[in-house]
Amino acid sequence: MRESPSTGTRPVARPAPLRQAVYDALAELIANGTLRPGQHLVESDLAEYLGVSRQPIREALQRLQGDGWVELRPAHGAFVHTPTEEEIVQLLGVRSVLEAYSAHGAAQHAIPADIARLRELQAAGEAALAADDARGLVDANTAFHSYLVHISGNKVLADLISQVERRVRWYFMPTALPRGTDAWAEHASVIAAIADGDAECAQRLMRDHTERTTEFYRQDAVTPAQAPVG
Amino acid sequence: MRESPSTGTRPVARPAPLRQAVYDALAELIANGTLRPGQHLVESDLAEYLGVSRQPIREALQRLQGDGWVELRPAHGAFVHTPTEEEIVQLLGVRSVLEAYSAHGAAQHAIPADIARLRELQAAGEAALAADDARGLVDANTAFHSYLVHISGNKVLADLISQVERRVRWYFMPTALPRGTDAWAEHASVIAAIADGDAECAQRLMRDHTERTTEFYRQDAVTPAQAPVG
DNA sequence: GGCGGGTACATTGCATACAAGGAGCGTTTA
DNA sequence: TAAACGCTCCTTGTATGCAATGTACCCGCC
Repeated sequence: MRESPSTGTRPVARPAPLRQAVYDALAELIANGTLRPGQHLVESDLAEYLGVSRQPIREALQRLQGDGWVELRPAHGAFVHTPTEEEIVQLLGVRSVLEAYSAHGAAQHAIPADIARLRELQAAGEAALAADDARGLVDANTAFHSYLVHISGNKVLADLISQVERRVRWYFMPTALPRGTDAWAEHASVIAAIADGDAECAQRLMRDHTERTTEFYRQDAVTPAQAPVG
Repeated sequence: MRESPSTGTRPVARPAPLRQAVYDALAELIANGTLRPGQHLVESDLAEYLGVSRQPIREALQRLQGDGWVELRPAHGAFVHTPTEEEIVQLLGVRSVLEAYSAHGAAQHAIPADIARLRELQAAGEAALAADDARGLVDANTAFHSYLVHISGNKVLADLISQVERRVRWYFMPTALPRGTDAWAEHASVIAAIADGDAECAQRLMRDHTERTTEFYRQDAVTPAQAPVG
């Protein structure tokens, strides 16, 4: 995570692995609601719809299962995962401790350039907030948290957070942003703690931040696709 | 996690999904060192070796990648993952926060029967320790931590911990057990905190416990396959 | 009218076949 | 002799085909 962006050898263009494209397409179809929770995904239908054979479909479905998007019942096929209220709360709880740990590590490893970058992302988030740009706000939020774990340098943590984050983003569709103002103010305080190199403080602030988001969710929104980001 | 053991409908016998058997076989081959880190896994070779076609092999490899056992470089194939010192430390760090959170949840949700079960597992661990039974100790340790997250009732957490735990178990082969005595004493204090319903205390004790294990590892063992469990 | 059985269909699981891409190696030439 | 080119083989990626299994519907029987 600490390496320069050009570390991964990517000469000029990659041959475009088909299963990856299928994965992205299906994940998007699930995230935007085209494929509804509980729906039975028939391999041949998907294959025809996407214009490929069943093989890449199958491989994509396996990965989708691994990431919690679908359930693969043996000999029955794939079903779009139906998130329960309980599961969402659990997911938010796990995200909270992981993000807190991420902030802890970031405070320990951040260099001045990282702080500057965080402030840029913060500014971008506030701009999106001012513009009532829900989509931009979600992106900025993701970028902020993702850069935090990048700073921490913990690849294992980055993997786990990205798994959790993807599912959280699914449940928390980019429609409502009532918590945006508070959330980004809290981001600012986290940045301050990281700039001070105070790992404990950053960790505590981040935990408070994400727990407030969780609490906000538990009180208000009940159904996915209309909850805040944070 | 809280449901009765008979919840999952399992009529009489399951048809044994082949890809699952392949996954287990390959994971075992990697864990016990038959397939060495960095080794190139050729699909057709594995297929012939296991007596199946390439299809189940491919599907198993995808899952193995998702769980961090192999790396799948597009157009190059699968390579057994080579764990770095840095990655192991990161893995232990993540495990620490997840297990602490698990203990926190367990303290909140434990019922008397759970406490009793934990004490049984504790006794089993101490028995294995007394008998210098490394394998039994590893199993008991896994059972202990896995029952904790079961008590917490957090399925998402259980999934993540199991992912991390599998990899930790790979690196920490069941050979040495110098930290066993301290580790199980610390387990006992965690149980006490859970019995008291003191979530904060349980969380803190568990974090201290796993962080001590991490520190123990960083000081002593450097190579996998000869480190303690905890 | 309700229940049981049987058949046909739909879908998954697995195997095989084909095509494309890359790596390694040998040969050839300057 | 060294370097560059080209070729061949190997491996992966994708597609198609076949068999087994589970499901649903329909018909017949009680």
